Amino acid sequence: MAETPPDARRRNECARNAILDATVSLIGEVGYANVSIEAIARRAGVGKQTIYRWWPSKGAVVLDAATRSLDPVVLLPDTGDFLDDVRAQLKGIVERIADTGFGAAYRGVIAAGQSDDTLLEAVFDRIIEPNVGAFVARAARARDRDEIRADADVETLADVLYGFVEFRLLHALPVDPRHIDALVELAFRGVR
Amino acid sequence: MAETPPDARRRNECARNAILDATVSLIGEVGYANVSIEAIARRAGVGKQTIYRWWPSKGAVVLDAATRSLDPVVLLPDTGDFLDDVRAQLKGIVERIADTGFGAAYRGVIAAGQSDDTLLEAVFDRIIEPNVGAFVARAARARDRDEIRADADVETLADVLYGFVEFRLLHALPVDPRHIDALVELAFRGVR
Amino acid sequence: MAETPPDARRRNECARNAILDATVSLIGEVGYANVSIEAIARRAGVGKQTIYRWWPSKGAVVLDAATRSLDPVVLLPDTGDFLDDVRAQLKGIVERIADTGFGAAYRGVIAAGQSDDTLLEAVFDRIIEPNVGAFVARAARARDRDEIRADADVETLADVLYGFVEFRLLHALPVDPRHIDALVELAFRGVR
Amino acid sequence: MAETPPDARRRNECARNAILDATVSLIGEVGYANVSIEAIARRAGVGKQTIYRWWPSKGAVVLDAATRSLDPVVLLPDTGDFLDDVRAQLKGIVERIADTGFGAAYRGVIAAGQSDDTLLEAVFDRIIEPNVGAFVARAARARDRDEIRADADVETLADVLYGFVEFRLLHALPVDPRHIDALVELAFRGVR
DNA sequence: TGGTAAGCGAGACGGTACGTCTAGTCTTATA
DNA sequence: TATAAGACTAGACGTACCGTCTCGCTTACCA
Repeated sequence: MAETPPDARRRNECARNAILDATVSLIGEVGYANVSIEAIARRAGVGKQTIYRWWPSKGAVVLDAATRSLDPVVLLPDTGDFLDDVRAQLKGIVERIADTGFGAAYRGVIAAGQSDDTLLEAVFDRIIEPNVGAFVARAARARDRDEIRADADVETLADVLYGFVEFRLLHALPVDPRHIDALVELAFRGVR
Repeated sequence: MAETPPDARRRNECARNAILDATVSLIGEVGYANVSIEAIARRAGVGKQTIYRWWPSKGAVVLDAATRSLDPVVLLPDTGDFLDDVRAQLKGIVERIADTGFGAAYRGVIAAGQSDDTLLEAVFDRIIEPNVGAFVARAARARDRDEIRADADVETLADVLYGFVEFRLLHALPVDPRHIDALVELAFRGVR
Repeated sequence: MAETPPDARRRNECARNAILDATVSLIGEVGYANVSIEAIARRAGVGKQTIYRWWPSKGAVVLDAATRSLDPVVLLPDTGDFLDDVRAQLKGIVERIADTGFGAAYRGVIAAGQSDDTLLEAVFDRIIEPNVGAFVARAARARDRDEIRADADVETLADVLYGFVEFRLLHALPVDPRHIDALVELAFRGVR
Repeated sequence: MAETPPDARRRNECARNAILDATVSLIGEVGYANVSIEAIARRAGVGKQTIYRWWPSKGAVVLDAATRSLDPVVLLPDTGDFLDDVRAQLKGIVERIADTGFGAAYRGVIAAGQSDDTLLEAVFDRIIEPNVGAFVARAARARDRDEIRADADVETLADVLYGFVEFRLLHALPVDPRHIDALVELAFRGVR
């Protein structure tokens, strides 16, 4: 969420951190839907106005909290083996989702985005696009090196890969490395 | 949402219909997030208790409203050409999502499900599973007829197909028939 | 409350008793204000309609419950000593109020009567008037026997005596025999 | 009702007045029992929370409304004639009860007090005690001047006088100056 | 260096909706 | 036809938050 602040120079980093910390801990304790701006302010020892001054909505705070000081792009390495690299990235994403409160926050923000276009775009720009972007760039190199066919439909591939993961996440279905292997196997059949 | 009624025999069908009608029209007018139980009751000319008596949450009402008297399973025909049939089903789903308020309701219910496990399961059982089930059954026949390879990973295929559609829907990306063609082309490469 | 029933012949005495019993026990447990028709019906194992059929309001039920099978007139004996007799009656009233749930019920019914004229009249007719009536009758005899002066203002006397007791009851002030003695002493000064 | 405010300095006098005004007018229109906090808030153009923030119950609001900016002590003058002074005060009370909505409010608050000890005490402290206090003080002077006998039971006298008036008020019996004359005549017989 | 304009914690405010409770009416099935 | 049961419309209850708005206080910037 691109906060366009009244005067960012005067911003109190201390309060900002307290708010994001409180947000993270609250989501972990009661879940996204039960977190309120009031509760965040209370927990952070902060006036409500300080939150409203810098963020337009609860979703925006949560998005900031989830991605703060945390590279949302799970590295897509370049080992020379495209499929291995893709598997590595997807498994990295799966791990991040599973291990931390990030998964809960992500699900909550996607939910909130269903009735807040700006937030939905922000989620896309801050979390999805970077990953897809890295994938597309890596795919271009793979094509140059003839790891995949020249006519491979990279965009559809991206939607398939990230759609699969999000589908299972949002429907509370388990996602583990074996799912990723099966996914990559299926998606890259005939493209290799 | 399987309403487990106090005594379903005594239920007033008239009130039930008024509630579901009001729900549908309200979602169309102000969107899922801005619909309240109070507003539904007001619009339906019904006491709030009558809603709380039969449904556990707003999401459950909306799910009922979205699937009432409306087969949520888009027919997966059996023309003999498996891929054509799959394309037909997926395009049917896309149409349903695009043309009616069903898309808005579905997005809302998925969002609500992120903080309500029971609702999320109900969505799966009532909307997703029937479609996936039809796909899996059709796939079994296709395998018998050697339309697809015997070792095709049907479950992953299902997640890929429906995950792709849901991913684009939830991120407010357009989904049109050309996307479906590209998706099916990619998913069935090497499986055919 | 004079219930003018649809057809009293058909009345189920069993239900009537269950209702009045439930009312008494509920007032004892949670106080007049927290007793509801619903709770009485629940406790009595009776349909709400059965209550509404026979009584016009909660207060009427309570009044019936408080005075059922219980002579609300505390005997005003005739020992020949008027003041002694009055003291005996008043102390009897005080005892009844103090010892049983009758006090709580009476206070509740008076409270309810402040917004229900019919109930207020019923309370007067069923509880106050009989006591006052006995007092007036006894006073007449006392006058005949020259126990009190011929010009004694009996009506004001009655209001003073019963008003004093009710005042202390409604303001949760203690009322004990010594108060009664002081009251009678004061009220009959110069009348004797 | 002694409101123990969260922070009285921040209190909005404007809202306070709107609430008390609305309360007075509503009691006049529909009677104490039919006044609800919701209706007061609606009429006053105020959030319900603003009422709950400063008052613990409807009764407390009504008590404040009834006694605001209104000396609850009806002057007990000191003309030198004790009985005349008492008559003047009692007739003043009767007038106030009869002429304004104060009577309805008072009856309602007494009724509410029967299931709310705090409120009942507040009524006593704010309305009854001041009047009784003035009476007792005046009686002491009267005793000093030998207007009444030294052994007069002033406390019982007070209960008799105010009990008489309240008794007739709560039972919807008329109270007019002649009743007061008779009462005073009776109460002070033999004390003079 | 003192004035002024933010940002800050705090929390009252007008509101909306929550989920629960009860009122009083109506319907159904049983006896 | 009276009853137990309980669904129905209606609406108040008291609570939780919303987003806005002061209040004093502190903290930087600028004159």
